[in-house]
Amino acid sequence: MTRNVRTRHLNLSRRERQIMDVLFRRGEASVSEVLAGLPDPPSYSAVRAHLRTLEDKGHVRHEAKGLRYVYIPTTRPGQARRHALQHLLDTFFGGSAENLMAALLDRGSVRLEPEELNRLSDMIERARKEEKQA
Amino acid sequence: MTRNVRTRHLNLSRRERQIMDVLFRRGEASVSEVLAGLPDPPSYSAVRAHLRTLEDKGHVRHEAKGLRYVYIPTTRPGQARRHALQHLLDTFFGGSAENLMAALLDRGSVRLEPEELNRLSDMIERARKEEKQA
DNA sequence: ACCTATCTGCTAAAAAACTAGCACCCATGA
DNA sequence: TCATGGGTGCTAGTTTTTTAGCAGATAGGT
Repeated sequence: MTRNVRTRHLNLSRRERQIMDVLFRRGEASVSEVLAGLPDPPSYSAVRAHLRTLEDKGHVRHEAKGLRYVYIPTTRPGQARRHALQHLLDTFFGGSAENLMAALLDRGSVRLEPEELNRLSDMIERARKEEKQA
Repeated sequence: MTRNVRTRHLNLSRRERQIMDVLFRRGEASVSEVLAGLPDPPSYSAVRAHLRTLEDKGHVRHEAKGLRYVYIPTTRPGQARRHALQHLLDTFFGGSAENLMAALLDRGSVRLEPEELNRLSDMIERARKEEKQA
């Protein structure tokens, strides 16, 4: 049975996950770049082997960019983000966006600029309007 | 060298992570409960073995609750949440709380109730005030 | 008293992950 | 032209993970 896209990432090995994290962070990356982004960096070969595995499993694809390969997650960024967010929400915040928001605004975790706060208000305002429409 | 609490979770094996997810979700859990929460559930024994490993590594501790053991993450919930949030932010949202917020409000990912939206505004308002003070 | 169900401790073996190394290719420039 | 640097494909070995199974304890029901 093919695994749901929503739970597939749960089935990655440690290294595979670390590699996917780098790819999601950068959008795309060459082998060297992936290597540079890994904690406790292994050998170049090791990374290539993992990338091949990830490609077999369908998590990444590669494109030839000039002489080298560039690896790209197959999941679309927006979708990957939503799933990761949902998982965080479920695992750490009891599914409550409010709780997450509280953690986000809590000083010590993330520093928010005044302008950013303004834009956040705007977003909420917009969400409110859409809510009414629906 | 002891690993930073902030990056320790990156070093968990697949099953270990899945188990920690269950524990974070529930706060605490017996072996059976952990088992029930795992995808592709292995045997009861396997779960116990993993929990023992996690205990050795210092990620969980156990308490006798009646006759059985209940396992509990050693990291305090607030801290674990902050770290997970920070990691999500860095990996999927370029470190921008705003982008995360946008994904959160985006319909299709999470459904927000009007009241929840209100409380979110309040939180931002409060954050703004604190910002001014600082 | 004893059978059953459910827990624990421990160990050994199967499976998966992880890694390095070899062979090869192709640009570049000395 | 040929050495060098940096890339690729592939394979095989080691290490770690993952798993099941055995033995013993304890509570509860019959």
